[in-house]
Amino acid sequence: MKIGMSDQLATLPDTRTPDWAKLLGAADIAPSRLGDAVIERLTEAIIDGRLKPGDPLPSEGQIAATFGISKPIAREALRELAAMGVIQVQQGKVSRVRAIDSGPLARFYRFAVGSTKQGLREAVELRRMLEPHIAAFAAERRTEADIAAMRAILVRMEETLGDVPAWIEADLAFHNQIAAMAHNRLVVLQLKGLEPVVRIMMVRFNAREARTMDDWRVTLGRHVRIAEAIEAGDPAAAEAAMRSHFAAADAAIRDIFGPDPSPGGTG
Amino acid sequence: MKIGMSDQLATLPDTRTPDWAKLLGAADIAPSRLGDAVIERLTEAIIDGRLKPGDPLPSEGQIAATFGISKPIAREALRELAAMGVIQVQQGKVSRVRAIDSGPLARFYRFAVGSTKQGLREAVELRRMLEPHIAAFAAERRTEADIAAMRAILVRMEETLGDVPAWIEADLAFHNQIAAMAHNRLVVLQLKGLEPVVRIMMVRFNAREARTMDDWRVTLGRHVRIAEAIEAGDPAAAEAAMRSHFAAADAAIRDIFGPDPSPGGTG
DNA sequence: ACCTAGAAACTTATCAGTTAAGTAGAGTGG
DNA sequence: CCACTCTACTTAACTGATAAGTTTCTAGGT
Repeated sequence: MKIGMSDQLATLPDTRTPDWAKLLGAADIAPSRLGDAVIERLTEAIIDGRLKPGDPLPSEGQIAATFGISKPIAREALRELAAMGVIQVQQGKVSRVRAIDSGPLARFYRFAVGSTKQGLREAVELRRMLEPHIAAFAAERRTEADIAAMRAILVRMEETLGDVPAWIEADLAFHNQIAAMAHNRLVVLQLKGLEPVVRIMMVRFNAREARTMDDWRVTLGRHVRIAEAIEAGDPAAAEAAMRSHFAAADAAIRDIFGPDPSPGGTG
Repeated sequence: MKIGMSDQLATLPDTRTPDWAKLLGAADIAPSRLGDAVIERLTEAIIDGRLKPGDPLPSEGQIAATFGISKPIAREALRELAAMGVIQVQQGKVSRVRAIDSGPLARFYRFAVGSTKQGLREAVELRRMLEPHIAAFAAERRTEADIAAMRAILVRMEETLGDVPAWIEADLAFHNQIAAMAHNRLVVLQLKGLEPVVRIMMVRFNAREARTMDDWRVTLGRHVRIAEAIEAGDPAAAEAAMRSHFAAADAAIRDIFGPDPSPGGTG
């Protein structure tokens, strides 16, 4: 890799090739594959709205022809887009643009969390950061239909008191409903993406010991208080109720995951 | 609706094939492609830690041989995993497991937000929900090194007062640093994933009008107050400071995105 | 005239074999 | 001991073919 005109330059390590990777902000990009052009074009068309969910895409053959590449490469590009959750491809039918859902997000969290207690604890903490604010927005923006749906879920929770698996599903539905009441699609997706990870935690949490019927009623009561504050349209109260809901479960959660990280520790 | 066994049944639309898709919880799964087995196996190996970041994967040929599939299919599976951000594949080298970063998250938000004001508003709102709590955790867990890094960024912000592009980068770095101080990897990834979308907003926000040097100093002052609360280890103060930081920018943001959604409106 | 069964056309899924290009390590010569 | 070349291995891409699922249209029967 000597570029100089004196032989000494050749022996210098790499002072002259500092850190191109960082300088160019491109650490690990492959030197441009042909399929990337397809991905990029379709991506921007979808993002800026020229292609809407449900719209059909050209077939593999057509894409291959228009981009001047072979069918397998065009196919690869489509499958990559499918892996991102952006399009839907099915045998026999042309691929179609797909409305974004929480699938990619859920997969991301699954990988990010892994199967470590550490990861689970962080995911639960992230949810704890979000939900009080979500409750506050829900209290501001809820509609009559929202309130009715929330009440129905509360009834369902009461009916499943003591039935751990059914309770977990009703509980998750309750929190998802509150997210929906904030009328922010991104928030709904966010909470739905966290759901699989949260479900793992809930299974552990609710399986830790035998709980009396009174314990269950106390838990239900905390949810009722959240619902009441939202129904009353009181953001501050809703936020506070959600906060104390999580605080109450805190001791048990620490039981499962261990203490909070020490400042200088593993994070 | 008649459900009898008379010949009229044949004319009924599809009462007898209710909603298999929903019943089976599988709305749109393709009838199992060969490559899916590869994806699933590698996925679980990575999630449960048998494969760690940096570990090499078998080559296309080896995968094809062990799974009894052809090379192009094995290749497709690897590229799909790469599209999920789970592995890194480069010409000439074997694929390797990759530590998860904010890339997939950023891409998700880009698609979810699209190019609508509505989406941008929702993303900004999501960030607003997160950051006060992040600041509170940062105040609890910050280390000396964290504080030093935060101070350095504050100095950088002061130096770039009035220089919009440089200010934006310093501002983003400040908030990212606070996220890092919460010592929760998921939170860091979360904020980094939102960054591209937030940057778009900031460009619009900071370009709206000519601001006096005093305006700039007021903005910087709000950041200083956040930093001071975190440095003092006061979670409540940090959260409050972050809240008022966002509240101050609220009017201008509403200027850009329009008013908050009406409860029954477009959400 | 209408409805239905079946063929035809089009789509994706998968295979095999081949060529090109990039990477890394072994070997060789200075 | 260092630097260079050569080789073996990897991914990138193409070609051409077969299988299997969807849709559409037509031909036939009622």
